[in-house]
Amino acid sequence: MNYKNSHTLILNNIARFIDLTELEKKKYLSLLTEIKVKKKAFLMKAGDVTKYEYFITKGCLKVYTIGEDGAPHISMFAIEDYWTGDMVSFMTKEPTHYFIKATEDSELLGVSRANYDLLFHEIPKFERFYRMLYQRSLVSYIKRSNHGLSLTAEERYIEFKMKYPKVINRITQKDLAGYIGITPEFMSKIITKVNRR
Amino acid sequence: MNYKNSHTLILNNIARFIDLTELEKKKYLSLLTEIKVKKKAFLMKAGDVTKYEYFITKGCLKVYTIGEDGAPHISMFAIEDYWTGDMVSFMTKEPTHYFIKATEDSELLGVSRANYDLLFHEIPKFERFYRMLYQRSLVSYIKRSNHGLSLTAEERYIEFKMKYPKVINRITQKDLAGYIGITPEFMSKIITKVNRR
DNA sequence: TAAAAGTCTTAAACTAGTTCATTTTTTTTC
DNA sequence: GAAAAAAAATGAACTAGTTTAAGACTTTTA
Repeated sequence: MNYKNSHTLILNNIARFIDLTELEKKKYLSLLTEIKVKKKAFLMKAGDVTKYEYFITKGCLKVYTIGEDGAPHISMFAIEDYWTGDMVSFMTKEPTHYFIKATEDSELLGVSRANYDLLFHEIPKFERFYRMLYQRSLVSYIKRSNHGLSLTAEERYIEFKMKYPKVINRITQKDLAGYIGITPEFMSKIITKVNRR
Repeated sequence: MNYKNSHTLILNNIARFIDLTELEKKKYLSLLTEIKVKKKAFLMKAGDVTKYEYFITKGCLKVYTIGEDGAPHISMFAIEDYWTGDMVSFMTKEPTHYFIKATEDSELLGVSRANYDLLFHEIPKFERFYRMLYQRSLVSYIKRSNHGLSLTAEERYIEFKMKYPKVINRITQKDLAGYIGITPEFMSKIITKVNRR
């Protein structure tokens, strides 16, 4: 079968964990919603109840909360082939605490809550897919949160640079500071220092 | 049916997400291994390849890594009705980076890797159970890591006290410092300060 | 039950990271 | 392509948390 780029991307993503028949692929694709977000536009704002889980097929988005002091804390940058959204709001139907903003013109595929539930019913293999997806995310969160605490900001920066070379030159230094957990001023100092070497 | 305490505890834990028939309960219990650990003994040491995922039926354990500087970083305290272990090592069969040490005489039920795989085959409902368990853990990790960064050590202490009142008086101040991510000395100052109010 | 080992407290000197204010550089927009 | 807006750099004064060291209190073990 011939699929369009975005569909090939998401099917390959799923094929990491489960094999689907042609019929199942078709069925699955029929449950997806195509979404476009212009640069600087919001995919989600704190207070919204999230309608979708998103898979990014093009572009770059930042996922963040606003702390009590008003400072943004960025929890992830998401580019092509990443899943994003707010699982808590999606699951509980409570309003989200997150903002998701496109930092480039972006295209996504969304799975609505109704279709998510339907999916497990129609193609039970997806229980396995999500079990494994969540398992993996959990592992990387655990690693990140353990790691994060014991490293200095400079070490966290160097690590980020190594780990996400594709991401680092698509985001601002200010947003990177929001991710690393420091002020933009200190981020600037660190970068100057590290690059001087 | 009449089950022993530890079995009732784990069955109730599972019943949060899926319903099992009597036959399935029996089958499931037959896949578990009973484990006892004395206070100060290790359930797991960095370098080991983890053989089990654990459910605690009695006692208290601390899960931690040793940072490059030699300082322990505690990632969780686990008491009765908690699941613990190292998912990464369990899944990948790579050596773990974790230490798990009993801080009280403890009793656990273990699911071996072979039985974990068997479980999905014999009782496919367990895909759902683990999907939901991981989903939940993910949510609390995300919350914790977002939250953690934006709060001061004092705020993190107050929060821990509110959230885990059962745990706080079963652990030492030093271990609590290792969890909050500060030195024992500074932990002491904070506690003195907060309790003076 | 005494001694050893570990935990907690206090305090002074220190450091990683913040805050605020100003200037320069880059990006956006009309 | 000029003006406006946003991002980045730099520096000085400040603060949360660390380090080191020493004494008091508790728990463990022989």
